[in-house]
Formats: sequence, structure tokens, C-alpha cells
Amino acid sequence: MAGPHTLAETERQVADRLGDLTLDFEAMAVVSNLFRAANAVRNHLERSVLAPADLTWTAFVVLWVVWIWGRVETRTIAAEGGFSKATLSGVLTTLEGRGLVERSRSETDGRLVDVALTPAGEKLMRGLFPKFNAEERALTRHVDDLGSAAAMLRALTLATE
Amino acid sequence: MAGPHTLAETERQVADRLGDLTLDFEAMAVVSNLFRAANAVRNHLERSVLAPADLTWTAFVVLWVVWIWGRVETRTIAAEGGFSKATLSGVLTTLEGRGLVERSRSETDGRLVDVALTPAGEKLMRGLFPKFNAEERALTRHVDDLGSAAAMLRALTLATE
DNA sequence: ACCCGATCGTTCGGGCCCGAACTATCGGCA
DNA sequence: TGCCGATAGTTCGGGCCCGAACGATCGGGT
Repeated sequence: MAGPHTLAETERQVADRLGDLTLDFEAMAVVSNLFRAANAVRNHLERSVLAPADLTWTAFVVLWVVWIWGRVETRTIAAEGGFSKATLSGVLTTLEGRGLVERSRSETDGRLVDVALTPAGEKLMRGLFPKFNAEERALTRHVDDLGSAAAMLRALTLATE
Repeated sequence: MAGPHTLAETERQVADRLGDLTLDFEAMAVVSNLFRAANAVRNHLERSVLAPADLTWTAFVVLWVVWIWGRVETRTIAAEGGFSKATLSGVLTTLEGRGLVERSRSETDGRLVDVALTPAGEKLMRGLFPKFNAEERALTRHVDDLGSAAAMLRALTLATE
């Protein structure tokens, strides 16, 4: 554990508090470690790669989706990135103000808004993503089976639907 | 993947964009799925368990740490919960305003602040945590080996230090 | 041609989140 | 005793984050 207490200590304390109730300690540990890991990885990548480029995590995810898929509709970005359309709207305004993306109303459906990278955004991502991926590689180097790790995380995601 | 595109499609698109560079697709998938899973699990638990009690995720984590460990110093909560002390300060003010926790300056060290649950906070957690753990159990029921899953996530966390 | 339920993106309010700057306190050392 | 670097918690500014409410648009059915 990243905190000052070990998992065993925590479990004993919880058992003291709720000794009369049935608890699933293994499920508790998985969820707890999931957030510890996500938080730690996010903070690490933000500090090492994103902060020098003055980008937040969410802004980077938005740029990544638009960069990979080209001109995309707003609703696709939100679904792909895993955040609400309300959040996306604000982030897009920030990125548009910095000249990294462009919004344009769809010609075939007046409700939709298409998003595309500007040349500046394109240039930024081309320089930034290799550094990002190199850090991802370094962070995962001690995971023996990357394939089954990804599958396990995918199972967790699917369980919420 | 939770998004509209499969992992294979995404990899092909990335290869098209960066065909001249060496990338680690497996590391990319693990980090990507880590955030998808953490986001999905967090949103699910917030909506199913926390929202009815009018608690945010972070507020619940704070209450959990204080509940399990009894009277604790502020710095311990921040380290255990994985967020900054600036964030914690605001959340504690919110929880104190709702009468769920109490702040008190340490008698032995004037710099420290001790935090403890009020009876109302104690009652809330005793009723809420069993529901929370039941959801954790449901979410992780399709993970075959919970022990190795927790270990893998722990390895990811350690890699950031 | 006209409704009407569904869908899309934005806006609003409240709360979380972090780094940096700040104040107060502590402990060691001359 | 008096300094001084280290440490704890708060405050501040800017940005993210969500649900709910809103206005605009679409498309099927009459």
C-alpha cells in the first residue's frame, strides 16, 4: 500500500469495526488498489509529461481521441474518454482558446458539433505522444502479463454496465 | 472497450498516425483500461451507494479513513486517501459543516490537526459501508483471481515512486 | 404540414482538485 | 536564549467534474 498502513492492518481494523457483519476483503482490496493505482499513474504522467506541455489529463485525453480518429463528433469524444458531455464542453472551450482544436457545426445534422485538431494541435500531439507512451512502458514494466492485466481491467469496466 | 471503437481498431489508427515510431501497444492498453475501469467503478459506486447519502467519492474516502483508524492527523488522511492536503482541507470543511467530523488541534504538537467522526458520522458509516462493500463484491465477481489482480495494481502504484 | 418525443451541445451551480504562497509551529544547534 | 530550516495546515486562483435545466434540431407518425 502507498499509505502508512499495510493491507493486513487495515483489514484487522475493519474487522474490529464490523466484526458482526460479513465483508468481502478481497473485493475491497481490489477496488482500493484500483484507485490507488489510477491516481498514482495519473499524477505521475501529469507531472512528468503533461505539465511541461501545460496540459491537464483530461485535455490530453480529448486531444488524443481527436488526433487518432480525425474529425469526430463531440458525443464520441465524451463516450471514448469516459467523462460527461458537460465536462467536455468546458475542456473544449479551453483547448479552442489555446488554438489546439476547432469546433464546427455538422452540415448534415444541426445538433452535432464536429471537432478537429488545428495544425498546432497536430504538431503538439506528434511530439508529445511518444514521450507519453515511453512513460507508460516504464510504468508497466513490472507487470508480468500485460494482456491478462488489460483483460482483468476490462472485466471490471464491463461489470458496471 | 467501453467506447464505440474496439482496441484493435484504435491500435490500427495509432499505427497509421505514428507508423514510423516504435510504440508499446500493450502498455498503452493497460493504462487506458486502468482509467476506464477506475472511472466506471467510481461513477457506478457514486450513483448506486454514495449519491443517496449525499456524499462524493472523496468525502466517503475521508470518512472511511477516519472511521477505521479513529482519531487521525490530517496528513495521514491525505496520504492514505491519495489526494493533496489542499484538497483534503476543503473536503474536511464541507464534512465539518455537515456535522460528520470534528477538527481539533493536537495538544502535543501545535502544527497538527486531529480529525474524528462525530456520532452522526459514525452512524452514517456503520449503515453505509456494508452497502458499499456489497457493491464492491458485485463489481469484482467476474475477476477470477482477486489476489493477483490486487497485486498487479499494487505493482503499478509502486512503479510511480 | 404539423406535432412530439428523442437527441445534442451548452450553461449553470456546487463541489472537487492541485500547486504555490502563506502563517504558525517545531526542533536542533550555536 | 535566539536563530533557522523543516513541517503542518490553510488559503488562493485556475481548472476540472457532474447532474439538471435549457434551447435548438431532428425524424417519425398523422
